[in-house]
Amino acid sequence: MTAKVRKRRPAFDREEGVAIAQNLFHERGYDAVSVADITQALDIVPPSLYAAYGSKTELFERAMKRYAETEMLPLADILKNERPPAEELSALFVLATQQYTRHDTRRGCMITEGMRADDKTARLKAAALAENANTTIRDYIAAHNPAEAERITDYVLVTLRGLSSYACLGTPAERLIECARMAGRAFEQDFPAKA
Amino acid sequence: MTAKVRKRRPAFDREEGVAIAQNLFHERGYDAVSVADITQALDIVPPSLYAAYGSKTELFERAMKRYAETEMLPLADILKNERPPAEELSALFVLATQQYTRHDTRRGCMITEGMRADDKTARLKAAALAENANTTIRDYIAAHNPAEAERITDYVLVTLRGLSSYACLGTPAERLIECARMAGRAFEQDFPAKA
DNA sequence: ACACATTTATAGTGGTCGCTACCATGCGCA
DNA sequence: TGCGCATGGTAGCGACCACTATAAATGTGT
Repeated sequence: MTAKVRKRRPAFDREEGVAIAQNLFHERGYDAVSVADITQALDIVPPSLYAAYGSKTELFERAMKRYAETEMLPLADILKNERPPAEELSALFVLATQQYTRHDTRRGCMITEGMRADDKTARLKAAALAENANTTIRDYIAAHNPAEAERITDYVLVTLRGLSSYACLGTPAERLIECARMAGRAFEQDFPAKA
Repeated sequence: MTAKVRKRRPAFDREEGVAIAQNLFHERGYDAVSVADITQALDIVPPSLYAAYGSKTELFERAMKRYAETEMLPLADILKNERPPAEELSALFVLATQQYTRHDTRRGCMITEGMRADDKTARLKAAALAENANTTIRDYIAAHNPAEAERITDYVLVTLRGLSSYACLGTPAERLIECARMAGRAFEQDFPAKA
């Protein structure tokens, strides 16, 4: 009988592992990606994954943070008070839609979609990360229309979620961008023509 | 040893079973409700469920159809060409939002949320049912602005999905209704003042 | 050369998933 | 009374879930 020689592969790249997991989670969502899916994609075995990342949920959190750093819109660059707020917020809708439809398979906003996961821990982590972007938007709006900041911010977030969700469903970019433009019209009544 | 006397309960009400399953699926979504959850709620055992409904997916389909019949907005009553289309579509947003936030636990639109299930069969069944309502909306819009029907319909559906999703996340009715009103402003430019 | 920390691989754990083969019960009808 | 049959119950299927105890292989510092 041939003695089984156990070869060991070199240590795998943790950061690359996060990147691959990020793509998987973005494509299919937290619940639909199993630990086995991830370990196969990284060509490792489950104990390696748990030694490196702790748990599926923690890896998901790292993947979302990496997504926020590498792929999310630079909100500060879009909302920089150079144009009327109605224009800048409308541009935000269009740019977000372009971001949501950039890839064929990784559609929508990974973080806001994560907020609708079945796993409660994953949901909470996603909501916590989303709150960062939400605060940026809320602060920007409050600087221009403090009395109506909550209402307008709610509207922005609701619209972005609708766009993200339909991006996930496969609606083509051009059609969603038209929706983004239409949604932008709502701002005209809320911000005085002169900023 | 005491002989185990097996009592048998009377046949359970199939329609009531669908209603209970409808509530479960609406509350938590297709993937998060297990067959065990349903059988416990109906106080039956799995073989009874399969004998009565065939499979989890088929029961989900029956639950969605029941939802469509008993809880969904009567679109024909809302879009009946009595007021300008911009007003009627804006009213649709508000009425849908009220419907999405009516119950504390069963939030959002059961069918459009079902379109984002992880299970592919469930997704397809939900999308097929959603298409009925979508067609009604599309036809109404096309009757008033055929050239822009696709764009405006996309916008309506995207907005409704955003409202449904945030309803599921727990945003209070009053805040979402404000969003619905804001979203309705977009129609003013698309329909001539005189219908 | 050797000890040690790190990281991998083997081989599972207990639990839940959707689903079903098989048997027991009790009613309707002859 | 006897029998068919619809219905429910018992028990468990194989597959997958997230996760882990333990051991072998490696790189590093001395």
